[in-house]
Amino acid sequence: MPPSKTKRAVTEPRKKGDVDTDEAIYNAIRQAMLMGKLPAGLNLQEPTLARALGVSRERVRKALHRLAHERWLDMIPNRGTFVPTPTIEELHNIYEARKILEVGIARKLATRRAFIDTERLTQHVAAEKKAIKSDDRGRLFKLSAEFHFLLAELSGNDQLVDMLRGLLTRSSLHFSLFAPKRLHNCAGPHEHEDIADAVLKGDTGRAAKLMLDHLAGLETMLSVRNRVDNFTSLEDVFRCTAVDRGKTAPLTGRKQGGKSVGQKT
Amino acid sequence: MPPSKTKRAVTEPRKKGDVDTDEAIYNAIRQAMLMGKLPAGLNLQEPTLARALGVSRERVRKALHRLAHERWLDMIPNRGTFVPTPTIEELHNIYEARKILEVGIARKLATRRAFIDTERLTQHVAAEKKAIKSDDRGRLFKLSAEFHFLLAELSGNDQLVDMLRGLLTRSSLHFSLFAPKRLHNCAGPHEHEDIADAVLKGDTGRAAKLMLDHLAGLETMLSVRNRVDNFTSLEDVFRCTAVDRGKTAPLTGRKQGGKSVGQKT
DNA sequence: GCAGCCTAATATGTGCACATTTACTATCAA
DNA sequence: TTGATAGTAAATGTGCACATATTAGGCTGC
Repeated sequence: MPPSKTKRAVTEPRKKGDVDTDEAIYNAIRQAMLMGKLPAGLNLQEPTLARALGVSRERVRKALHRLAHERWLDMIPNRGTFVPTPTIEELHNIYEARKILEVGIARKLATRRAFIDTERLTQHVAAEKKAIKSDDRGRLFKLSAEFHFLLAELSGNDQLVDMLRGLLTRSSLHFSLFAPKRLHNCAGPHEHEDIADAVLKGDTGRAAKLMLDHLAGLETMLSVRNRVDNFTSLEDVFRCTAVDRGKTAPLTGRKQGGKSVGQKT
Repeated sequence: MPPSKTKRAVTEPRKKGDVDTDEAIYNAIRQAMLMGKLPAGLNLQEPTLARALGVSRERVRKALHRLAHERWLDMIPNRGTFVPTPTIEELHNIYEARKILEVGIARKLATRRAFIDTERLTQHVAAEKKAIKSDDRGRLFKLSAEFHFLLAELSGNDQLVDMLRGLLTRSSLHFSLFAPKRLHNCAGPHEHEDIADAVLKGDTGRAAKLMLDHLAGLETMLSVRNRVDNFTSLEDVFRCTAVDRGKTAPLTGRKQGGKSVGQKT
């Protein structure tokens, strides 16, 4: 073994690759947003988050920077990091972009249906139908969201997948902030079935039109904005989500007021 | 003035908002890539870059992370950061995505031409024509690249602008790596003029077709890959680009072998 | 002579301490 | 009472030191 490094009990043994820890922090915050736990405009303070998650501030900092760069959060230099407040105009822009992109994807898939993995598509639609029959809302919600992703993946074009990921990311932010409670399963998954059917039959025009209508319906649904948030504190939000490392909560500050819903922009 | 902070001569006075310094580092590396100065597969080592740019390693680190996240660079944990090696397949995917996106943009602009800033479009095309007549290759290159961006901006949709930015970013990487030397001005800017004309006349079908053909032409041009790099060292590349802060080059390492063209993936 | 391992050197990753900036509060004067 | 202002506390930002990982080179044994 190396000679000049035999003392590693200073900060704790520590795992080898902490990359999974970073992922855990990233996912915890993202998941909290998707669940609608974090109200729009909330100031995500690094020390508070670090304490809530039980990790060091630098880790939180890295995750926040990443999320900000992916446009999940708004970061203002020397001010802080905030949960964005999606606007109706942004919603419109997102869905306009989705129409262009996803109609294009649908057209491509229908045109070159001989080259795609029809089995995956068929199975996914079957899974959605099954979820409907068993009235499994949670699973159906998940599958519905993944359907659009699946189409992008089936196109075999990484660029399209990446672009749609960003769009769906922002899209789900609107979803979690403004359309939770009784979500009527994505305007009906039978629409997904119809789209898949048109694609598999190679009916390009119909696939394109169905996708267009489907997205228009989603946009209309999300345009109704009513929202009440029951946010209390970051500690409560991440109480059972805390990253499970031994005991790594240095943290300097000793007080935390997890409220400050500062303005942004 | 605050009482407990009167000693600031430890590390140098230091500017107030160093955010411009970060930008300078970021732009220096990005520009070097666009200029084709950095060969594909090159390992960008943090200490070497820090010394070449005359800044601290942390700053370089931050810039590298940002560039990696924007897919300008490939970053492998515990291994290093590398200049990516664009493949033909990626080129195809990029242009397929561009076709979907930009044809969609062109269609929208032509359809709603009454709402767009026709003046900006007209002036841009005029500027391109002027650059052609005066044979100003540099300016024409710049304008040609901006034309596609301009169309996205005229759409008034931030989402579309962002997506196209990512695509053009990656696209320009192919350009700088595989089509430099005698670039025949983007397959002729008269194509841009024709597209603008169709848009302004509201001829949706023609605008879409012209854009499609234009992009197909670009893709074909970039498919011919011949590349010789005259790379020497990172010091040479950034010799006159060094960030101009007073004298902030701490840096621990004392030797630098700016060669290592390590493999990736 | 070559394969495998061990060792040294260098690069990346991270916690910590401190600098800087911002926000909040209390005080005083008009 | 209200306004501005100074002061305090806590946030963000950053350089530094050290821990960890990787790689290249040399050595030994088969």
